[in-house]
Amino acid sequence: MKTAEIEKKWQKIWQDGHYFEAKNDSDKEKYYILVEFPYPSGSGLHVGHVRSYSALDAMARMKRMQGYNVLFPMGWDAFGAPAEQYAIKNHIYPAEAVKENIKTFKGQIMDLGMSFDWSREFATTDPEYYKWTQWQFLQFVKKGMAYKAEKEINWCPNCKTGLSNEDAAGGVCERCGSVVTKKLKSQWILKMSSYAERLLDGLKDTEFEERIKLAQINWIGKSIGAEVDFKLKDTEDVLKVFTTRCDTLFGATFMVMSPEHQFLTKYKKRIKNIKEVEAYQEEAKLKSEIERTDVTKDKTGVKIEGLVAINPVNNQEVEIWISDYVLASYGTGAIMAVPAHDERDYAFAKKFNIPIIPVIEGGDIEKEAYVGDGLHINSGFLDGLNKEESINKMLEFLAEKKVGKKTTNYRLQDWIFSRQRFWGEPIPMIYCDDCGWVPVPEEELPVLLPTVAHYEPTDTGESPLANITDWVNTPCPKCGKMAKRETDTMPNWAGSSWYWLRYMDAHNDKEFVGQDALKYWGMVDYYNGGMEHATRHLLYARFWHQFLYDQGLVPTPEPFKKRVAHGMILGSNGEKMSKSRGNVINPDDMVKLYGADALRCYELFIGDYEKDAAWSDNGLKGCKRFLDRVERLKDKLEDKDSYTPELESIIHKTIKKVTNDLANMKYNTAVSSLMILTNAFEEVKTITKKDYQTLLVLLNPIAPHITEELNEQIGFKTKIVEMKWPSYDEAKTVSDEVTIGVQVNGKLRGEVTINVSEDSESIKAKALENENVKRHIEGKEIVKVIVIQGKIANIVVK
RNA sequence: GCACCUGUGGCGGAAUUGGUAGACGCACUAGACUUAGGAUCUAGCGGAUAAUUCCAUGGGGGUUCAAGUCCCUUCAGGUGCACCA
Repeated sequence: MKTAEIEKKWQKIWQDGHYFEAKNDSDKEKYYILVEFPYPSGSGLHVGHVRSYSALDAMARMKRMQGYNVLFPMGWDAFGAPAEQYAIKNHIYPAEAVKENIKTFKGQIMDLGMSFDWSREFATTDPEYYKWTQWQFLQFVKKGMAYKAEKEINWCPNCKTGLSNEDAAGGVCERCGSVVTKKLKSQWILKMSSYAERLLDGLKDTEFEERIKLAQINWIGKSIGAEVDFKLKDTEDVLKVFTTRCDTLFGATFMVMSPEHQFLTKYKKRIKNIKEVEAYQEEAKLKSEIERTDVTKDKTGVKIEGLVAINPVNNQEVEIWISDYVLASYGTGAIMAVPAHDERDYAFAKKFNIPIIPVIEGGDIEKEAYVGDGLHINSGFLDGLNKEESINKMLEFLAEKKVGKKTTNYRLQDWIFSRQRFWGEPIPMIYCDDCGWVPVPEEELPVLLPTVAHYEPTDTGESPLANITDWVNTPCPKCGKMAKRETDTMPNWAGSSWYWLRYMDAHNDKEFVGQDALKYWGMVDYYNGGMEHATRHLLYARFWHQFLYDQGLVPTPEPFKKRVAHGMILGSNGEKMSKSRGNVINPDDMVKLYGADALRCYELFIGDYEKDAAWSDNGLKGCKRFLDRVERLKDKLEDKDSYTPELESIIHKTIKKVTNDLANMKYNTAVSSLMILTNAFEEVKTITKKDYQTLLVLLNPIAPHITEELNEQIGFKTKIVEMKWPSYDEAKTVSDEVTIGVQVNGKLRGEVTINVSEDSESIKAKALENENVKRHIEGKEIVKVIVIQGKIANIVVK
């Protein structure tokens, strides 16, 4: 039979036998393996998808054989701008385009023989699914965790559309390359920043890869410092600043407000050079993100004439400036500047000739800001103290005088939840002139996305939904008066913020997930996804889940126990695969040429799973060759139900290695150990059926079709998918005899073969008898002999 | 700029966590079987050397009986964040 026929045959058997459908009422121990659901793009499955699916599939298949009730689901993340753009470009209705693409993707995945539980499949665009996305949004609203506020959005003046931060990466529109500007819009926002500490703290309860934890920690950006009040001279107000270096307060020679600071409006009349200030504000607004955050550019700013602050530690007057290097969105939107000990403040002071007062010994203020530690000077009651002591003492002082306190700041901001787009979940809110924002009653969910003639972005920056008047106009659920629906939709991060929960109970039409299912499945045991989702998606998902936990809707605070990330598959030239580079490999072609098993095997063998790897056709051929060699072994079978004695040790060793490697994502060495076993089988005259079947079972998670077929061909009735995972005997994983190296002064001079139970005295004796060793120790004094059991002997001579 | 990761044959990569560096695969070389081979099999394959032996895990130093692995330093590449006070 041909490879393709064998693969089709077994795929049908698995499908018809419902082998991979997880049971919600099982007595078995559960194991939940999740791989990020794909966005079904028009270009079809990528070999990168095949890598992670093969990896997690191998794990799922082994875990099932080990007796676990494995949940290994798959679905589609189908809302979002890319789907919309694909639809616009190809003149297909988005829902149709999504349907088509899902069909292609699913067919491709099926051809690979992945053991997904298709009975739980759904797309985020299914009304049965987004009904519950909307319902959960309403829970946020109910708890005051969602609010509407004016926020600046990225605006492309050419495409006349709002862009997400991702679409406006680098301050340039992803589609047309125009420079992105800002536009003020009223938006729904989720209070994610209030969960910053929890998101940080919750990492303790996870086993994420270190690099992923680190990415999360950096993104959350916790910073402990102090808030200090500077009196604004001749007013009742104080200018609040955040600083991590309150020990340098004596060195603050000026203040800087962000261009958006509210005092600039409030004290407009007192500012003598208001024209100049307003011109600067205007300039800052027009500047693109790219210009504003360019670190290499010169500092700019304007001194505010007419406003003066008072330093609370010495009551000295401090001038106030406005500059765009201070961000409105972080801290209090204003800083105290200590040019002697901060690089940015130093650059600013140098440029505008502002005095620089050193308050810590060390460095040379003529050359640069000194940011290190040292003894304080010019600092009154802090003189002679180091940084840490000074911070503590200053905090005491500030608290006592009631002019400041210890504060923590986070870089993590609230989640802007509105998109002025058609292809997303409608936000289920209604605006009534009398009642304000009113949630759509839960029993009226889902708010369906209407069928429209035009879904292209509009000139005004409104969602295309705004034009559908008979959809927009609706009675207020509270008072019955005519009101208007929210026309913005949710970001595509919304649907992916709870999808793993839905898999637990995918067809529940009463609740988002049943409580029994939640309790049984608990946390996802293994969650695999790309490194590009290590911050945003993972943070959104954890935040969403923590919120649900606080409402008593889910049983655990954290959703994922373990998060791992796969490396990218690059083109054979080592560059990222792309059409323009012409280095794209289509998995379908590879399946046709070499079969699904060979492709799966190769993608696992290609290298360290966590690292990027370059594609090689020859590598794939090598794996195909390996599978062919496994097949040819069936010609030397002996009908025996025991292991061949001389193979026993290597078989036990391999079982151990493959079991551990598959559980620890060390796929490349799992494959290589199976190649080693195959080599060993080839070297002996005959192998028993038991030897062979063990190889087939171990290889099955990697190459499921051919192994099932061979197992059947040699006469076994029980399918591998119904079998138990082989066990190994630790005692048999070590051979009786081992060859160890003998070194003289750390250099290898010979080898001796010893019995595992042999004591060091006997090994030592053997080592000293070795001819070559003798030559090297001749005429020298033996200082000592080190024997490491089963590993090495080292003779130290003088 | 800061943080993190990675540097091992012609290539992808192993190395039980301090114990025989280069497993396994690819590519390559020679041979066998063949009408044929882009099939299969056998042997070889880091560098130098006739052998013995020496040199080799980006470079330099150190700890140790022993270092790819630990420490210091330096170089190169990658990723993330980027005026976060």
